[in-house]
Amino acid sequence: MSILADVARIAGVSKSTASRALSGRGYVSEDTRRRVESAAAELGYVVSSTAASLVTGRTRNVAVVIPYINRWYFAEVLEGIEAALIRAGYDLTLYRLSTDRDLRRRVFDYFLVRKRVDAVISVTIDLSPHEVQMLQSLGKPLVGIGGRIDGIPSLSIDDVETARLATEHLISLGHRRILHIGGDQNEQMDFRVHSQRYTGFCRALADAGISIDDDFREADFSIEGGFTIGLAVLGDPRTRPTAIFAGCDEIAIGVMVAARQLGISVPAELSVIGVDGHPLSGMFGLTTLVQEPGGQGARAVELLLSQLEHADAPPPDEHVLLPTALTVRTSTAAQRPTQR
Amino acid sequence: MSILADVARIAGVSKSTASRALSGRGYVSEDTRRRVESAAAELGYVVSSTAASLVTGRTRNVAVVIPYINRWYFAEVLEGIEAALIRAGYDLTLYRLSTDRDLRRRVFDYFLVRKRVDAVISVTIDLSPHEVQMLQSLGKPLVGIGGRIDGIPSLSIDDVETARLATEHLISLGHRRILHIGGDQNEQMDFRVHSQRYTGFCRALADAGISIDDDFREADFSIEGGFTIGLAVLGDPRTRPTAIFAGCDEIAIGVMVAARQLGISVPAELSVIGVDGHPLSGMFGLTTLVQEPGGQGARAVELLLSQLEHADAPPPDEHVLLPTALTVRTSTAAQRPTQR
DNA sequence: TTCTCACGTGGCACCGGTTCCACAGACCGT
DNA sequence: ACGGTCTGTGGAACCGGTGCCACGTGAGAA
Repeated sequence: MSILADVARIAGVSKSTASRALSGRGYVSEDTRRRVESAAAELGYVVSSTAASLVTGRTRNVAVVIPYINRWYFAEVLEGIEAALIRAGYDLTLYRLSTDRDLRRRVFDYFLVRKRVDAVISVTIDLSPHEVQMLQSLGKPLVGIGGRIDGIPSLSIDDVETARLATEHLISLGHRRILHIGGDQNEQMDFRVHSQRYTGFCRALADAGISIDDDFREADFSIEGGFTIGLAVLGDPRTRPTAIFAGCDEIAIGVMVAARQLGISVPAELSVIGVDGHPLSGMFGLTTLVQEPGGQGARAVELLLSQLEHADAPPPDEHVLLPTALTVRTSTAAQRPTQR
Repeated sequence: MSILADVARIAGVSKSTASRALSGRGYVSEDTRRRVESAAAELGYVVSSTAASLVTGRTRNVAVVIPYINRWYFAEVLEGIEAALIRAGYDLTLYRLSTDRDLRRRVFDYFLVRKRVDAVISVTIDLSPHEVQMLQSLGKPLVGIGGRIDGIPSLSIDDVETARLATEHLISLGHRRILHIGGDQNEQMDFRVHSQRYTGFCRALADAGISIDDDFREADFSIEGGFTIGLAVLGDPRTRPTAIFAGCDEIAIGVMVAARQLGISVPAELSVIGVDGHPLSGMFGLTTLVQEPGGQGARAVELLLSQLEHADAPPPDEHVLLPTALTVRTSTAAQRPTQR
């Protein structure tokens, strides 16, 4: 375990010169730089980032707080963030925040605060003003993904608009009995994603003059969740909707599997549309509104790094709304003329 | 941003006493401790873990190197590790290693080495002796998950035995034309998981006196991978196997979806068995051998922490083999008497 | 009574870098 | 010939803790 002083001694220079040579800051002659570098290589020297952080106050480490790891959207975002950070020479410290309030407080009070990270990316976690304020007073840039947080830059798709587009697609195909299967409207962690998608759905119905009545069911955001609710909702042919707008592709796929199990053919008897662009959507022929969570992660890292580099500039309070693209496959079709 | 010296001053004690009071090491009177603690609370003081790490050499930070995030097994392992580390007061720094050799070298040479982490957990990454040696010479404990690494403690399911059990289940149901759909036998990253499962499969066939012939197909370890290969393999009824042992549940599910699409009924015309206990397996009625990746992650953390606490003890070179449980559902059934 | 020894506390060196400052020489313009 | 700027280098303070050591105490043992 060699230290900088060893390198300096071998190279025949002072610690300061060695430091300058290796970090590339300040004046060092080409000759000296080479001598220091070869000494470092010879000794297998690597800087102690701990020591460097202590004096510079920068750790080159970013915290990511995220509610799930084992769900497509979140895993994609995480992969995108990780790749972008590594490329920029940053480490990624991962905190999964469950619904456990205690754990959440501990992560904020104990972990995030200890000068271990330079910045924080919050994925789909609705930070309280107090939490935001705390991080900001510590001078830690903060970027949100998946929803708007007051006072900090964030990026997400336009949930209202996306939901409206999806619903309008169904309406334009002639559907009138449309059901929305979404998430818990009151979940505190997930921003207002669920309620915003419901809002967009309602807006499309209202614009088309379709009365809203018994048009929402709640499900877990997973294939199983969609399957379960699908079985419940599709059982009775008389009350069955002719189209379903699912809050995410996983739910949509679950519904399609349920439909198949009940002998309901998609899209002849039931149209299904989702949101996400999940890798399985192609296989199931699911019509969906595609977003790119990995790109969102990478984009968030960009925003963060630019804040870190211009620490003087005031934090931009912009909310970037990303587009989603309607990809029509075989799960949606024109409503058949009623046969009853 | 208050520092220890401030706290000490407010509390009217020396830095050393303040440090002892807050860290709980060494003698401090009950009265002093309270004074220091209230001073710290008043100032909103939190230790600089950077400074502490510099002098103690411990960072309370563990690196996890993992090849994928967006796959069930890996995400589960990661969640298990994360929860266990947080509980123990450790941070988790995440490195996703793709097949990119350059990136891998960078992570090892640049990131892991810089005294940023106390230990490393390697998930399903077959570390070279050189990499192991490097980490060990740095005094960093190392634990492997998902396969055996020479010289370090690791834990995984018994892949050979699990595959054999799965295959024997099919054989015991009367199947003779059994196909194994598994992963790339030469993939360097994934230990020898794929080849071991194939080995177990062959062993079961051999023990049953079934000749081995055209019995393996390669697929991506995902539902889409299983679906694609499923379509390819099940098309011709004359060459179609009567049973499939899939390398993981995702593949198995993909195969089942493909079968359904081809009008092949499971299990009447085709039995399918997987490995994992994926959450979707219940919904699809998939017979599988259940493992618990989250528990493996937690277990790995235990192993690691015990090494960190007894740094003097020689690293145990044990490989823990975890059991898998056969869960029979409705995707496997007795082979119908041949109708041709 | 004196010697131990468990407590309780402060002083200070130290972890391993970075960076400010001082200093020196080279080169330029005037 | 002289002041000014640009390069290149070394010395030393400093980041914010930890922990060793020395120096009290007062109580219990010899």
